[in-house]
Amino acid sequence: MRMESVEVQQGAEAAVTETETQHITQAQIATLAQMTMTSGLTSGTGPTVTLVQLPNGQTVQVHGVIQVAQPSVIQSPQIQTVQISTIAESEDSQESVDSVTDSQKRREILSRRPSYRKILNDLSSDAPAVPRIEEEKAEEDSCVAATPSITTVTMPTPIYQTSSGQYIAITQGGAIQLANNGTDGVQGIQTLTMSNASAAQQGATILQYAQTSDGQQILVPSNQVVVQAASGDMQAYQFRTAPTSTIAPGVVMASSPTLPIQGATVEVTRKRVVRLMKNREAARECRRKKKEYVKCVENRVAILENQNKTLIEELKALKDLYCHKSE
DNA sequence: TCATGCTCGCGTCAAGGATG
DNA sequence: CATCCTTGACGCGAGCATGA
Repeated sequence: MRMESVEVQQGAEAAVTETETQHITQAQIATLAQMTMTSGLTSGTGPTVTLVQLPNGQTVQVHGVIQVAQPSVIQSPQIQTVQISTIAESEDSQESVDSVTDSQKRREILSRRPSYRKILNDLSSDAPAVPRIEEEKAEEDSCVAATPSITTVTMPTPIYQTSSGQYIAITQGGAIQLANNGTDGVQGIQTLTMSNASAAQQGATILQYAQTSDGQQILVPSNQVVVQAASGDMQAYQFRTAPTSTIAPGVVMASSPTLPIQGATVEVTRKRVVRLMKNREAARECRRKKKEYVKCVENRVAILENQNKTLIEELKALKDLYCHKSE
């Protein structure tokens, strides 16, 4: 399922909530009861008697598995639901106040929805079947659907050969060594000394400032290593995510030895590069979270659909039993 | 084989929320 | 209020399927 359809479903639910509040008919109560039954299954308590009040004041006893109302499967943020009901309730009250508060409420309704982490955590607080997204932990295996576990592999001393025949070695200290491959073997080793090369805490430093022996300055993310360096006027370094991560590689930046940038311009450029790199990582993380969120919601829908089916069958069986007894 | 359409992932920008 | 984080939107390229 693509994300678009999920959003459509959420929008559809909001619309349903509004109409429900406005015109509740007896048939809709039955429908609501059925919806309520769906979410009440996991509570595990026995059959109860629920009183449903009809619009005309009449109360109906509903026997069986109907439980206290619980949030729906695909849940729009709680604020939205509440606000929609409030709008519907206040419709027949003072209209002048409405015109003022309406715009406010509508603005709030249209406001940005909470992050996927927040939504998933809200879902998980309602239903233990939905896993919580931890703050910084790897969340790959947290979904209901079994995802393959990721094994952390540590490379001893990675050595890469560039397309131009240049060797690049990442030392234990985090320094990058460039070696030109001459005809008579490895020549002219250049060491890129990292300003933060010790970096014992992985992931603490997002970016490392590296300086080549010939005065070039490049920015190296702490969790990435250089895998390719092209020769020519522009020397482009390609970085690949360190072996412990599964993130895809990407070209990060290029440094031009022929264009030395000075002072404020360097600072501005550096800030921009840092920002772009952080945002790149953030976008990647956001997409991953989005995918996980969609997967979890899909799983939850599947589970609840199954439960719904079971309950419908159970209700049918009970009805049959009741009819046969009364005959 | 080639053109076309679709899907997916990526990088970037911009807007708005969160935080200190 | 400044800064950082999060995410929707957009454009782009790669990979794949399909039909001419």
